[in-house]
Amino acid sequence: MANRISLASSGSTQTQRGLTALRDLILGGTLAAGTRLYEESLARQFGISRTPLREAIGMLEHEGLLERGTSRGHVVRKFSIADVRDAIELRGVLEGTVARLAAERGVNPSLLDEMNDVVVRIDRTVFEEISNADLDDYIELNSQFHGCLHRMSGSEVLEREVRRISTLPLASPSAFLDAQWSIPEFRSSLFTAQRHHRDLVEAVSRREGSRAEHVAREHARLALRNLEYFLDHQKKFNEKVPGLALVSGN
Amino acid sequence: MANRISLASSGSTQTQRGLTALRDLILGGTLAAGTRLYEESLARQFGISRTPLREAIGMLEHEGLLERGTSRGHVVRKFSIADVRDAIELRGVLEGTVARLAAERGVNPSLLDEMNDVVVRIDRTVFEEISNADLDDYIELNSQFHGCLHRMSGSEVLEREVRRISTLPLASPSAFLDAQWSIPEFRSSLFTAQRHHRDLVEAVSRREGSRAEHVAREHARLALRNLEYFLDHQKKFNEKVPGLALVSGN
DNA sequence: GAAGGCACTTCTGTATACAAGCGCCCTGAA
DNA sequence: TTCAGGGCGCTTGTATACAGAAGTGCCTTC
Repeated sequence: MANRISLASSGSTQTQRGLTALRDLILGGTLAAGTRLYEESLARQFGISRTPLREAIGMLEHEGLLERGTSRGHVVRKFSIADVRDAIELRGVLEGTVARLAAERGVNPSLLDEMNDVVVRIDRTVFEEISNADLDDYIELNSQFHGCLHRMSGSEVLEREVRRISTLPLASPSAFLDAQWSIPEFRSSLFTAQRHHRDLVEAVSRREGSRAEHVAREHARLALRNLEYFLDHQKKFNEKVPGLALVSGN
Repeated sequence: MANRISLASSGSTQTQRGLTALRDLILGGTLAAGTRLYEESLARQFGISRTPLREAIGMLEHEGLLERGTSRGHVVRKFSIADVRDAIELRGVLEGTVARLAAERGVNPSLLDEMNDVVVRIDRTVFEEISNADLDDYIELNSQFHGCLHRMSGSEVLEREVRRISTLPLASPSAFLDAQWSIPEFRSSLFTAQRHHRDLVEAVSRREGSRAEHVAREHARLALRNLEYFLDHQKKFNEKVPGLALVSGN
């Protein structure tokens, strides 16, 4: 039992443990894109048996991080820049649809209040107290906003799918926040994002479906612009953007 | 070995066999919405062991036909009318996105030729020779058209997701074809659908992205109208519309 | 020297055994 | 009569063993 990975507390079942351990290995870049997975050695490495490991592999396949090899086995999925661009565009489309339907069908006012509240808190904790503004606070508030957005349509089917797409490694609403935060050139895009947040809530509450849809799309495209910057200018952001190691430079 | 279901030839692996057998049981209504699944008895019924059955269950969970029970086990998912409506709307959104991106980015001309060809063949085999028009031919041609549509954007990510949504039981482009075919009131919607097919190809080839997007959305909404008719007027269409048994009458 | 075939290794698919957890039922007491 | 506690059975989670298939390397033959 020499080189087990320490993952004692990462879940109640062995499958959960295997899932998070494997996902971490992939997103962290330890298992590079294109690497073939061998069940037995991985199971031994995680200290679990092949059965739950296979289950975890199946889950990650559906999550989109793995794909079946040509003949047998599984392989870490490789993302081209075009793939990531499309995934971000897709998230924009889905968030836009959620927002449009929310505007058309009407939204529980308390949810709108909650979103307004988050927007105000972003202003206060992030922009007014710039000196001791905290990245973790911003990540938390941002994910709260997108959580509300995803619930907005009141449709489980929609919510399920938009969440699903948001788990694709680089399509997530928070994928680039760390980088946006720490690179001066990108601080300004935080202001644009906040403008979008306000406009989105306003459009939905005024029942302006088309506007809400397109604001949400444009909001997602901010991430796209960041992605292109990182890939164009330098390759040393792998630590700041989880999953970036999976993107091949085509 | 008394009451095995005969499924000897439905796949190369036991998992495949279990998958199709279980899916058939669900879509056919034998396993009603809300039914809890018991692994051992199902495995015995299918003549396979629990291991591949569990894998099949996992797949159907991701496909959206099953969900995890509150404490343990899996349960056949229940779809409300609103769920189905949202799934159809979602398919329209995704097919619309594929079409828009195809228009914006340009499409391999041979694919457009192929689609035009399918449209012409639908005209010939379905509308000109009405006497011996064949439903199976139409289903085949229609699914060919949608297959082309799904490939249109040239993006694997998009194609994957639009296909995924199209497998939801009642969101599929061919879910209502049987009923449309055999109920006189709905024959006319076949003409509308064909109009949409033509407009879609035209819009994409002229690079009219927004038009392509909205034609595709409206095309999907034809299915929505059919759904509402069936649920309003009568409940005896369960054999004509696979999966309809899963929809609860809320 | 090259190509084809055979044997061996290795990995995955599947079956099965075992253990632990959850719920249900039964019993006893208030 | 009702509620609480304990035990039992059923079901799922997990480990492991086995078999079959795919890839690999060596040997033989042309």
